[in-house]
Amino acid sequence: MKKVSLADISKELGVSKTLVSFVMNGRAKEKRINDEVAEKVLAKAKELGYKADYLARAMRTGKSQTIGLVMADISNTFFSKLARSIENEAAEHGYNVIFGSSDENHRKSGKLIDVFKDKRVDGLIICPTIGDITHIKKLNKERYPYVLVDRYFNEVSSNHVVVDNYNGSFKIVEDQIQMGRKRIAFVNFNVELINMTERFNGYIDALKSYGYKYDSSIVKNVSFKNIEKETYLAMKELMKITPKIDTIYFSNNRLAFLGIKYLFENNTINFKKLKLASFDNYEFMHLLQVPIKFGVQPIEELGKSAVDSIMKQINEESGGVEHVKLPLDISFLN
Amino acid sequence: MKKVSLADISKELGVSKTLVSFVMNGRAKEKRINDEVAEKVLAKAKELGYKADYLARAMRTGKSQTIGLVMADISNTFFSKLARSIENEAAEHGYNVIFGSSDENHRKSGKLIDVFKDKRVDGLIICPTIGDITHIKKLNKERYPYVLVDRYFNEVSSNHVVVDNYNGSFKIVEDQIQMGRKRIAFVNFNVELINMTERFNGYIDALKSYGYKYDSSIVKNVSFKNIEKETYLAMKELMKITPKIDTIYFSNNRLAFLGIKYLFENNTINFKKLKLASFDNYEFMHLLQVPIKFGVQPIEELGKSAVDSIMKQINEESGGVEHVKLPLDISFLN
DNA sequence: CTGAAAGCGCTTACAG
DNA sequence: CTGAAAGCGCTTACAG
Repeated sequence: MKKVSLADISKELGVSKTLVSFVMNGRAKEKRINDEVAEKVLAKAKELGYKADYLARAMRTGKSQTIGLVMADISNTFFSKLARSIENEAAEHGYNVIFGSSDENHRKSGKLIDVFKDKRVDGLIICPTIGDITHIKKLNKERYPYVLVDRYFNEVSSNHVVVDNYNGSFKIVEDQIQMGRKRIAFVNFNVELINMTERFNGYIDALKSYGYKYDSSIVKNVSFKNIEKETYLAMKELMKITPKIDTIYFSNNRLAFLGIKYLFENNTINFKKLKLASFDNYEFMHLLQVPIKFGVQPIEELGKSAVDSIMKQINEESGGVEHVKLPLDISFLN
Repeated sequence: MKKVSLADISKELGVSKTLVSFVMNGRAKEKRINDEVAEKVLAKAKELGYKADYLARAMRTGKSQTIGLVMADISNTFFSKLARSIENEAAEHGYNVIFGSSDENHRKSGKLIDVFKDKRVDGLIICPTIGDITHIKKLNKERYPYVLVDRYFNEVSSNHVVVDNYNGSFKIVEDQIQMGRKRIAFVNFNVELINMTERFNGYIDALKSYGYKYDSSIVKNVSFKNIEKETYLAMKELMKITPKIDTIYFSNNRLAFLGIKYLFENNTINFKKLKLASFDNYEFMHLLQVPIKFGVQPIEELGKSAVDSIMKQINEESGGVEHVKLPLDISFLN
């Protein structure tokens, strides 16, 4: 079962490779090739089980029909769902996805970007981390098709698709305030990622607009690297001043998981007095015996929009820089 | 910033492309190329920022340095963790991973396999589903490098890396029996996948070896497609005969999640009387206010072994068909 | 030790 | 309407 090439067909039929190539690429009409000839070619191709060699075509055209996906960590539920959505949407366009995880390390993401470019992906979907700004600038300069997802940088222009973190966070805090909470603690990451800072800004502004003062002693920031240890520490400190707070608001589901785990393991907490909220959700929240309010990120839309944006760029239908901001689903607040 | 090719270097240096190619591929010694010449080539390559064109090389050598990963659903926590492990291990070998989800549909997996082969992946890692046996046979015939992971088929020879489902399941049930449980219900998938049937066999044999009779009325099988609805139904039926059972054993974490969700939503359950067990774990289990025993699948090892197996095949160091069976971690039973 | 040349399988500008 | 030929950027068998 040897590979069938264009040459095989052209030889058997006594026509040129050019003609066969045109027919196989559906350009028979455009090139005004005789219908009978075209049909003969198609029939022979089918008979021999011809399939264009992907690598040869990719090499010639420079198109690989593959998208490179750079994310923080595919094993994280948010990203794996995002990856799935991207995979589905890419498939709709006849594209495949090659992926890699950066672990929030810009050296890794830089390397992934380089490798994927080497492999000639037609476009990149990147969930950038701190320090990736250099790589983004480079992509801009090279006019390499890419779109950022979940995060972007104020300092550099980029196509990006994100969630409306500011307003989502604002509404969650507002909801808590409207339910009568007066002291809302906030557990966030200590990083300069725009999605996290926006959630913080939403938190602050919601407080302000209801006349509450921002109290830095009930805001805790933990690092990515030591997330487990530091979240525990943050919770411990918050528990010490527990009469001062009536709500804990987590800026993402991972922090919520760890924070709540801490509370359960040290179960002297009265959940009638201490309420919980989280920016986004996670399956476990549906299992808690304790009420929690949360937003739901439009992950599927996020992935779909990102692919659509990259496709527009690849097909050169893009009308300049594109920013998409999707609303947080806050139906679980009511 | 045009692309630099072998020809550019050879022209500038007045040597042949052959020589440059040999040097760049580290074959200078082997080809006994003059040290000075080799160094000059390397220096010039560095100066010009030369990088071998991936597609041209892949086309010529037939090697793409890419692995195709076909799994059921990347958004599922088990698979996303597996994907991460595979990604890491592949990177160690200088390989990238292109992935796709089959949704337990053999038409989809067949298509993914074809597309990935088209893209000339050097090997496939497949989590096969029912009906994939045809595709496996074809791969065998073509001698295409692949390894099955998590599941395999008794009917066809294959390289595969799986968990010891039988013994893991046996031990979990044994543990329950030793803790005095007498009526252990089992919630499983209604499919012919070997991992699921082995878990069932372990369940039955554990019962038998302790002198208990198998009672089909307390074994429930649900489908992949309607998992949510059917698990709820199964739980409902089990709850009706609740005095007849003192334990519910779920054959995987997804079923456990849904089953426990049902129990919580209908919270008339006395968890002093009804105990819970699951074949594998999920983060939420660490948050339950109710005790549950579970095994832990060696996901990382699973991915690592799968990549190692495929690498051996690619590098033709494979000594025939390879079967790996990894033990379930049952430390959470004690 | 080194080079000229063929070839992988396509696509496409050019010619008629 | 159709074809001969060049070329994408490599690798490698062959020759000297």
